[in-house]
Amino acid sequence: MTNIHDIAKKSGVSASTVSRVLNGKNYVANSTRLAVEAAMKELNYVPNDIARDLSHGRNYNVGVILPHTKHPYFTQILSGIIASSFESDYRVVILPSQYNESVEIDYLEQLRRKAFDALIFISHEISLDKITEYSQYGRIVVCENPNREDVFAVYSKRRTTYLEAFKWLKSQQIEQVAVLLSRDYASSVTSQITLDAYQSIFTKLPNNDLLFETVTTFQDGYEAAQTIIKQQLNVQCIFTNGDDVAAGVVQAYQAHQKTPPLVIGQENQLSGQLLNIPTINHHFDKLGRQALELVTGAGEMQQVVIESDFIIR
Amino acid sequence: MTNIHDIAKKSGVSASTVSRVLNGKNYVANSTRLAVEAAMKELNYVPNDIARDLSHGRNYNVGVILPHTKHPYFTQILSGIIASSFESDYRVVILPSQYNESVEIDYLEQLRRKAFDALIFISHEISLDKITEYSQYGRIVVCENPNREDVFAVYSKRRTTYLEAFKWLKSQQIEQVAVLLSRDYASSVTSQITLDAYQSIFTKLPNNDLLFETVTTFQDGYEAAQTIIKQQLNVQCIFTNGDDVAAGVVQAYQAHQKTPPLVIGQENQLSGQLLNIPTINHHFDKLGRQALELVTGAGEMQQVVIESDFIIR
DNA sequence: TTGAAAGCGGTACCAC
DNA sequence: GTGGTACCGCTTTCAA
Repeated sequence: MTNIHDIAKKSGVSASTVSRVLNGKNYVANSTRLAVEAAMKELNYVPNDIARDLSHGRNYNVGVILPHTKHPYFTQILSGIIASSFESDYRVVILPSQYNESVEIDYLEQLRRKAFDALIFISHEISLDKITEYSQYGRIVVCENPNREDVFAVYSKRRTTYLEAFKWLKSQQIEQVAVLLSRDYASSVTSQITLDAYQSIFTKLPNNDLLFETVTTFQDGYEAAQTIIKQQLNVQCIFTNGDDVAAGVVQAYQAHQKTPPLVIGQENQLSGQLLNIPTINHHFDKLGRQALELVTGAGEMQQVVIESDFIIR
Repeated sequence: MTNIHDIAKKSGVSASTVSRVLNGKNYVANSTRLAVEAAMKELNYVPNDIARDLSHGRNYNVGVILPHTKHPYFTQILSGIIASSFESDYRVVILPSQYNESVEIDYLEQLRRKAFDALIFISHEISLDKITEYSQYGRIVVCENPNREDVFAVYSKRRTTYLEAFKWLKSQQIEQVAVLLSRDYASSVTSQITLDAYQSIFTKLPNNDLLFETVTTFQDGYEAAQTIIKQQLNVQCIFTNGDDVAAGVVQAYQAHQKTPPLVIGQENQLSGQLLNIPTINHHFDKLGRQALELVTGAGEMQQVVIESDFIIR
C-alpha cells in the first residue's frame, strides 16, 4: 500500500502538504500541487478511508436496524432511507435483528465502539430507556411515536386517519367490524392506536371473536377470514393491517364462493390495487427519507410526523 | 474518549497487555487480566472499531450495489444477502447506483480506498473489464452469468427453465406467444437468454408486434396488454418477466371484458399467486445468500449456478 | 508473561 | 506556503 508519506518523499514535500493537496484546502503553491499530483498519479495512490475515518473520529455510516426484510412496512421505510442516503454523504448499513433484544444491544454497542455515526431503529424490542442511554454515543432515531420527548422520532400520523376511516364506516351504517392486527395490544403501539381509535368511534372494543392479533401475511389473512366464515359471524367490514393481508381475506371469501364484506387494507400495495381494496397510505417511503435526514442532521431534538391518507375505492 | 492507554495507566500495565486482554489471545497472568478488566469497567471503556479496522487493514463491510429498491429482482436478492450476513461477521452496506456508471465507478474507488472489504454487484452498467480491473482491491461478485471465467459470479440457471417453459407451451399447441422483456436485447443478458431459448423451441423469434422490450412494472404490463388488445393480435400466450407485470396484463384484459390468454409470470410473487398465474421461480433469495457467502469466502475463483423452477398452475 | 516501539495512514495545529 | 510533530486508538513484533 502506497501511503501519504511515499507521496511526500517522491514529490519532495512533507506529508502535511500532500494532505493539503488531497483535501484541496489551505494554500498550496501551484507548482507544489502539480508535483504532488504527478507523484500520486505515478504511484497510483489513493487515500485510505479507514485512516481518514480514524483521524476524523467518524465514518459516515448509519446503521439501520430492522427485524427482517419480509414485511412491506420495513422494506418501504428502508427504501426511503436508501433513496435519501443517495443524496447525502452517508452510507446505509443494514442491521437485521430478528426481533432479538441481545442482537439490538449488540448494535448499540457497535455504535458506542464507533462502527457507526448514528442509528435508525425501524422497529425495536428493547426499551426506549435503553435507547436514550446510548444516545450519548451517536444520534438515534426511532420510527414510531415514542410518547416522550427525549427521543428523536419520525412516525406516521395514524390515529387521525384511523379515526377518519372508522368515521366513514359509521357514516355508511357499518358497525360490525372485524379487526386484524399484526401484534397483540400490549406489545404494539400500532395495535393500541388502532383499537383506541376504534373505541372512540364505536364506543366499544370489537368482540373477541372479531379481533385477530397476530396477522401479518396473505396467508394469515386468508386463515382469519376462514375462521370468520366458518363461524358464520355477522361482519360488515374487515379492517386489516395491510393490503396483502386484505387480499388474503378477499381470496378466502372467493374460495368459499361468498361475497366478501367490505375489506380495508393498509400501505397502498399492488395487491390492494389489483383487488380494488380501500386502503390507508402511510407514506412509509417519505417516513424513511425523513428518518435519514433527521439522523444525519445537525439540529436539535426533534420529532417529525408524517401524514397518512385514507383511500376509498 | 477513554482509550487503551488510559486503561494501561490505570491498571499499571502497558498498552500491549491491555490489547492482549481485549483480544483474549496470548498469555496474560490471571491477576493482570483481572486488574485490567477492573480498570476497563471502572472507566467504562470500549475499544474503538475504526482504530482496530485501520490496524487490521479491513473493516468487514461488504458493499452491495443495486440500481434501486423498486424491483423485486433486486430486493429479493438483497433479502438473501442480508439474511446471510446475519449469520456472518460481515455488515452489508447498501450502495444505490440508479444505473449510473460514474456512481458505480465511485463505489469501485471506495473499495480501493478500503471503505469496503468486498463488493457485490446485483446489477451493473459498467463493463466486466472495469470490474476485473478493480478486483485487485477486494473480492467482487456479480449476480449474472458473465460468460467468462475470471469473475466471481452467482446466477440463476434461466436458460434451462425457459426452454422447459417454452417446450411446455409447444406441447399445449401454443405457438403464438408474445414476449414482454424488461430491457432491450442488446443491453440485457436476461433478454438475450429469453429470446434465444424462444428461438430454440419455436425456430424463430417473436414477430415485432409481439415483442415488448421495456416492461418492468404492473402498469407497463397493463399498457402492453392494451396494445395487444387494441391491435386485435392473435395471441395464445403472453410470456412476461415478472408476476407483477403478468398481473397488469390480466387486469388489462379484465378491464376490456375479455378473457386473457395464458399469461406466464416470473419470480413467484404474491400477485401471481393471487391471480393464479403460472410462474418461474428463480430463487433469488438463495442467489443472494450464495453471493454473500462467495464474496466473504476464502476460496478460489468460483461461479455458482442456482436452479430455477417452472411452476405450472 | 510483559513492555517498548514501530507500525496502520491520515489530520491539524503551530512555527517559520 | 510549507514542514515538524503530536495525535486519532489499536495491533504486533521483538526483546527482555
